[in-house]
Amino acid sequence: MKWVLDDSMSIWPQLKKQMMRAIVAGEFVEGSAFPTVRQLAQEAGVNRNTMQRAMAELESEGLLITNRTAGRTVTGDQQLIERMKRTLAEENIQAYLNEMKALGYSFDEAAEMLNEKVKEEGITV
Amino acid sequence: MKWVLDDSMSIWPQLKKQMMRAIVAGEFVEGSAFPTVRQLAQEAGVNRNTMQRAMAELESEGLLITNRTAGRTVTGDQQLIERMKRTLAEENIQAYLNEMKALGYSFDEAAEMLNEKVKEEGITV
Amino acid sequence: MKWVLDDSMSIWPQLKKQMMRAIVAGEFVEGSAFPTVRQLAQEAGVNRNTMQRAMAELESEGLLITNRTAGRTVTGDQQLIERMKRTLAEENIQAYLNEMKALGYSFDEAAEMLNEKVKEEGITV
Amino acid sequence: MKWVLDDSMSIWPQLKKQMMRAIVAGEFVEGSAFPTVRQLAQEAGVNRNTMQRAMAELESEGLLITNRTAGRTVTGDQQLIERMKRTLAEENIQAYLNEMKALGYSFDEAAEMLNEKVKEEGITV
DNA sequence: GTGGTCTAGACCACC
DNA sequence: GTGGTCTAGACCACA
Repeated sequence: MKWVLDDSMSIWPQLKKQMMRAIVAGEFVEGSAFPTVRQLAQEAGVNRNTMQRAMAELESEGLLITNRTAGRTVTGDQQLIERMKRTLAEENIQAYLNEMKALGYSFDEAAEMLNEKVKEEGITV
Repeated sequence: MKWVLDDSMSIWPQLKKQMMRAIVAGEFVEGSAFPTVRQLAQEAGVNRNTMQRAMAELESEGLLITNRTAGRTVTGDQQLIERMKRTLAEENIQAYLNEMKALGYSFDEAAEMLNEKVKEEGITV
Repeated sequence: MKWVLDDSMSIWPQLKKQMMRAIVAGEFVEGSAFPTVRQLAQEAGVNRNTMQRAMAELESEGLLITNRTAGRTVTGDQQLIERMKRTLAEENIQAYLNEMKALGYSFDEAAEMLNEKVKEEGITV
Repeated sequence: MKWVLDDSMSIWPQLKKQMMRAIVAGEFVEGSAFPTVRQLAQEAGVNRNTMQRAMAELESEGLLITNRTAGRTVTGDQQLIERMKRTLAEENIQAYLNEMKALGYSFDEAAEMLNEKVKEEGITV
């Protein structure tokens, strides 16, 4: 995983968010092993407790399963993952539209600007 | 103004952001008076020092002007406001696309999902 | 509050449980201030972080409200408290019956034994 | 046997408790053979050492007897079993009443609520 | 003063 | 080796 941490908010929600994204994006095979707390903590340059807190949250949302002596695994419930992915996407869309509205753009304008941006990117990439 | 504050990070950046949005959205006539720190602090249920800091930031970006005698006014520099609005919109668009990409969607999918959403909203609203 | 801690399980769930019981038992006026983390931690002879974790759980269940700079208050939602109290009582009843059943008593026997016990107590007290 | 294990505390006391309940509930004929460590460990999905420890405890309380040649048997001391059953039941009753008291119910209310529950169950079952 | 977070270091039970 | 917990001590933002 790639870790990007900024000081705009606490570390552990950022860790949580990034792991959640990695899981729903399919970077881990469902039902298979998830890296250990110690590994990820070192990788992210963070204390073990901090990483543990983030992982505990993911567990309480059902994305991770803890086997006390054998590490953690990603949930095998593919529907849960899919649902989570949809939810995150929806939140994202809403956030974008609300933000643009607050700046004074209509929803149509917001969509139009995005479409243009994507078209540009499509050419350059 | 409507104030939405959450505990997850410092207060003053949130205040700053919301006032900035209000200004670029045209909620204040350019060159006209801006509410006092006291008023806004009370409105937002926030300490005056906190609001003070947020407004100082807006001032340093040129959106607010302090006239020693007449309190603060919104800048009359229409171009500055327009440029700022554009910048914020661009950041928004980038943030949206990056987030969707992190979730595993392509830019095209991200745009498509947004268009769908806007179409829905258009019908229901 | 009176604190009773044993090592049969982690400390923080015990702290949580005891505070929850105190709240539903009406030991705190709804909507009024709740003791600070530091106070309760000292009282219970426990590290501040440990107490904080327990209180965070109560907050996530809605029993406590956190005002970042002004301490915590007990929820003013009396219905929530009442509902919580009922739930805890139900769990208790179920636990008792299941346990007795596992020992080989019928539900009727379990109830009968309890009634006798209460009658005794009534006399002695 | 049916095994119910949770992570919140050590495994072996849970195993001990559940085997003890099974014995006093009469699931094993007194004086007859008791399953082997291997069997039970596998059944419960637990390490053999863990199950070993739980059984050693039962032995030290006299409920299980080890015959060097014939494996373990349940004690033939009917009185011991009866006494143990009674003790466990008493503990249960006390625990129930104390818990309900901590929630703010009187002993009479606690008994009344239980009677109601048993009456319900009696009808539905 | 309040709550929140983070770190470093220790100990535990289980395998 | 794994995850879980606890402590002590530090720093932060806010009022």
